[in-house]
Amino acid sequence: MAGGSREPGRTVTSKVLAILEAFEQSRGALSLTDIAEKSGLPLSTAHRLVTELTDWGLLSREPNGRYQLGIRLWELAQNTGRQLRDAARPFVQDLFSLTGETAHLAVRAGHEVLYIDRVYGSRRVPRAGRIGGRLPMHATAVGKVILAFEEDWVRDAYLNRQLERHTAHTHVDPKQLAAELTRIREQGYATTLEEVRLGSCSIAVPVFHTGRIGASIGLVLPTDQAATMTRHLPVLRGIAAQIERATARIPLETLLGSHAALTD
Amino acid sequence: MAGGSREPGRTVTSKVLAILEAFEQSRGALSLTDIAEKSGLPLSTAHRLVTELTDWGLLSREPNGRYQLGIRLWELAQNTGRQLRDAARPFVQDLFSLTGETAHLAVRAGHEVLYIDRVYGSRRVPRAGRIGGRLPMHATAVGKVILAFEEDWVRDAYLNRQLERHTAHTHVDPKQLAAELTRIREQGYATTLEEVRLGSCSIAVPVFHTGRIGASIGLVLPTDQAATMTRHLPVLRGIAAQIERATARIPLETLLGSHAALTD
DNA sequence: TAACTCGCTTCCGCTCAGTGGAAGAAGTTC
DNA sequence: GAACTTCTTCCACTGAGCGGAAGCGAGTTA
Repeated sequence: MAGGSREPGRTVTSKVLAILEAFEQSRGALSLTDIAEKSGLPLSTAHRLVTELTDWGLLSREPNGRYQLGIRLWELAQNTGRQLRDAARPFVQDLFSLTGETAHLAVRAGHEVLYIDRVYGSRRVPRAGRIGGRLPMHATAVGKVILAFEEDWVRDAYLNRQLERHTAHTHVDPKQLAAELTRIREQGYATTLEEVRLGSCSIAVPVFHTGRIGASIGLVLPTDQAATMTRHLPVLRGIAAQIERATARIPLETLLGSHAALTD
Repeated sequence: MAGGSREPGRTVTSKVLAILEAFEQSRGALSLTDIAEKSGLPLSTAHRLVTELTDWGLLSREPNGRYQLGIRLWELAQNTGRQLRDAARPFVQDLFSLTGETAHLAVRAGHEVLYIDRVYGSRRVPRAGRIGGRLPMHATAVGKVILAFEEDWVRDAYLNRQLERHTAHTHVDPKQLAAELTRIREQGYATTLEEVRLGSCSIAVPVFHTGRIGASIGLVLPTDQAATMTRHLPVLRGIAAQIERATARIPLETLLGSHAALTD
């Protein structure tokens, strides 16, 4: 990020992280020069660190000389917040089997929804949040549900921010959104209609833990099903209840690591 | 790892990695002291690094003061070798739907099989390799398939190693194993019977890419189905073919990052 | 209530790991 | 074969990292 010039006070750790983050900005493999540029490091510094990371397996080098994130990194990360994902996986699975629609499990990370799991079939895949991806809370059904049932101060803080518009249908007026959230809380589910991208709509219900909102599960469907998508509510609610039961024993904090770290 | 005393020449990066690796050894959250111990770092050094990692979100801190791997790490790692996993996911999914049995997708990482994906139902879950987990190649069906179709030097190198025994049924005699691998190559699939743990058996077929073995898909079943598990072969082969078709365009190297880094 | 214990946090002066500009190598294009 | 671009190596300087030791604070014992 910061310019290439020497910037004292920058820790090695931050440089390493900057290198790993460089791979978030663009898909696919990066050349050393790309990495140096994106991470704001001098070429030779980038070279040294990249070489070491490659030795450790956190990066891997393709035959053509470009770098990619290595499997070792992925392996390490599998120990992260396995609890919720592992416990919920079969149920998200069932949700897909029962509805035939792309199913999502998401939690809040800061002021965005983070997709923890996603199950979809080989037929049609309405392009939507990928695992590990983030989307704004106000444009997705899972996000709205989480926001609606979050503690007041979280919701208030969110509504005070500038609400990003994704399509012409995204609800970006704070007042209207607040009213919508109230309605969601009353009816127990949220929907969207082409608010992230044209052609798809979604519906989601909350997953509670010790009385608090912990996560949300939802479906993404092609727009032409928007009128009838509430027919999936019974299944959604049933699956949510099952996940709640399956995770009841696990302390909330350990469910996904405390995402407090990302709450800024 | 290394003793707590000063060990010059140790890079910061290696210390950071040691900290992250500490979480592989034991499930759940770790105290600062635990981390220092497991990573072989002086307490104050561990403290400084852990604090910084927490700031970056790579670690998260629970209310009780213990540390866990943070979601940020998981997010970063989602960019890893997405190609194969993303492309194959719906098919592994189908494999489970069609058979009703726990389905796995695995690749070789060094001299072990690395489980890339796993789909299973909410009913019975025969305890088997978890996503991101590794198992020896000679004790699993997916591993044997990979080994059988790998290049000669890989297979030879593997057979020269000490073959770890997991149960009384694990095949650990190099000669017999070599013969078994030949048979597997001829028949096009591998099976195991209680070779990793009692009570489960497995069957797997290869997934090729540009004529080379790229991955393997398999099923894990309870032992009582061992006699009839070959009935799943047509489905396994069909799904393998679909995955091959779906990944044909992606260069082999980018499929999973080149795992060359882990080939030692 | 004072004296321990245990785990975490902070301090601070020393020093070597990290630094990055520059020069060299290797490969690519015109 | 000269002018690129991209990667790799070198090396002398220096401040980030280091870690022993002292300080804290919450329990626990006596």
